[in-house]
Amino acid sequence: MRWSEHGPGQRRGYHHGNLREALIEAALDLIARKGPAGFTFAEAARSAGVSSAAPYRHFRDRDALIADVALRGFELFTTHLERAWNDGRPDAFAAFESVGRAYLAFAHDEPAYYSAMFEAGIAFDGNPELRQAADAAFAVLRRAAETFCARLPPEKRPPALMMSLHIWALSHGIASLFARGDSGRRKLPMSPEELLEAGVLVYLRGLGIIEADEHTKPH
Amino acid sequence: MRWSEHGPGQRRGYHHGNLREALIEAALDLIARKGPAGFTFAEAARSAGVSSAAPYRHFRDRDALIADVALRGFELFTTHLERAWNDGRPDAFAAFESVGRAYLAFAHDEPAYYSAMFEAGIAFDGNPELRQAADAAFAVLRRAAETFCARLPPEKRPPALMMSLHIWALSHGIASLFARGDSGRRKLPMSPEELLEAGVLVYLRGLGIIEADEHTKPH
DNA sequence: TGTACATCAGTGAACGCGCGTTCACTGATGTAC
DNA sequence: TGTACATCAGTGAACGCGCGTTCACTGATGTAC
Repeated sequence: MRWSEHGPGQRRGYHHGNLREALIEAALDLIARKGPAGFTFAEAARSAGVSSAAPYRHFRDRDALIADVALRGFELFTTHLERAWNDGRPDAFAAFESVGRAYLAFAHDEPAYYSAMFEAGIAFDGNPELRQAADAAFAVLRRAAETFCARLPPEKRPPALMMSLHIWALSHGIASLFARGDSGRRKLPMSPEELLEAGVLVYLRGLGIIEADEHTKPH
Repeated sequence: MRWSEHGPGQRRGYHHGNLREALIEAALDLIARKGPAGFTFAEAARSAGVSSAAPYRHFRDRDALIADVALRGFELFTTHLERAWNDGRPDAFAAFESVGRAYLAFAHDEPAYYSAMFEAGIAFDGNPELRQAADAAFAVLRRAAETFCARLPPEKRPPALMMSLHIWALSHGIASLFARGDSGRRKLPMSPEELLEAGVLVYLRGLGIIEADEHTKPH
């Protein structure tokens, strides 16, 4: 707050004033450009305009910084998914599709966060805060699935947990294979968003939650 | 062939006799234990019992070795998927499910290959052989999808390419999130195989390829 | 069958590099009186 | 309002390390005659 008028890289005298934030921004930039393995404590310090020993005032070590980036990523992810879900408004179906789009948009627009969260290989063990943040993101999907399943009569109601795992896996698969920023991209006859939307549509129809004729023309 | 009686690590005099293979095995071992980023040319040489300059006789550089591992991975993957598909026998549905299981089994049993193929960040550009090998693996899925779609009357037949992309993404998503060897594993109420099978079932029902009552009890 | 020679597949020493981490230090900041 | 002092957040030099890569070299292997 105190230093919010300073952009990253700016300095004012001996003290940086904003180093923790600057390091995180540098990490995001490096991860986006070179992947999680290409991120370096030394280079993050350099790009913050600070000596290579300075980061140790703010992070125990390199992994602690990555874990912090992942934590923020999960929190941001949760926020985006929540906003897209919007408590199931205007109707559960539209809100559900909106969550799917938000998932892909996040993977696409924030590849560095996504990388840190899912590909940096940070262990959840011994970092309960991180695990909790990841669980919170998944909980949004799960709540949406529960709302959906409630539409069906109890005797043919599928387990909401299973359904949310399916949607999550499909979204993650499409994001990893086709929707990543820059690298790893493959040619597709349709956009990742359309692919996910079509897939979810077929899936929901298979559950009997929507009718065969319902929503056949995705926007 | 000549040296097939020698296990890895064994030497017979000045010449290793089997170095190329030994390096690839070492790479697989290192990738499995530390991820693609943890793999080192120097350590591969060391574990093959050879000087650090020796690998350059067989691979242009570190990336060339990883690319070779990925290439072999795709070839092996294709073989496994082909075998599981078995030309659609005994029937298309059973064969299709078998392909799904083979996908997960590969990701689980050969995490090093899977890593090198999908997570090492090797570019397909400038390596047409690798791209071709990857395409061949996908082609198995695509052919299976086409067989399936042929069941439906032409006017309500979904695009086979889209269908295969969905199945691929779902399989890859489940493999990445839940079925990886060791790391990144999360607790699940069912096995990854069951999760995939259930998901594919719902999906196919949504396409109208199988009836609502058909195959409700997966083996 | 033996020999001379070309080629192949290693050695080992050396290089420059960047990284992670530590250390004693010092300038800047905040606060008690 | 000043001042003394504790604490905070940096510096910069140094370390050991392992990596990728190169080089001139040499032992082993294959082959032509």
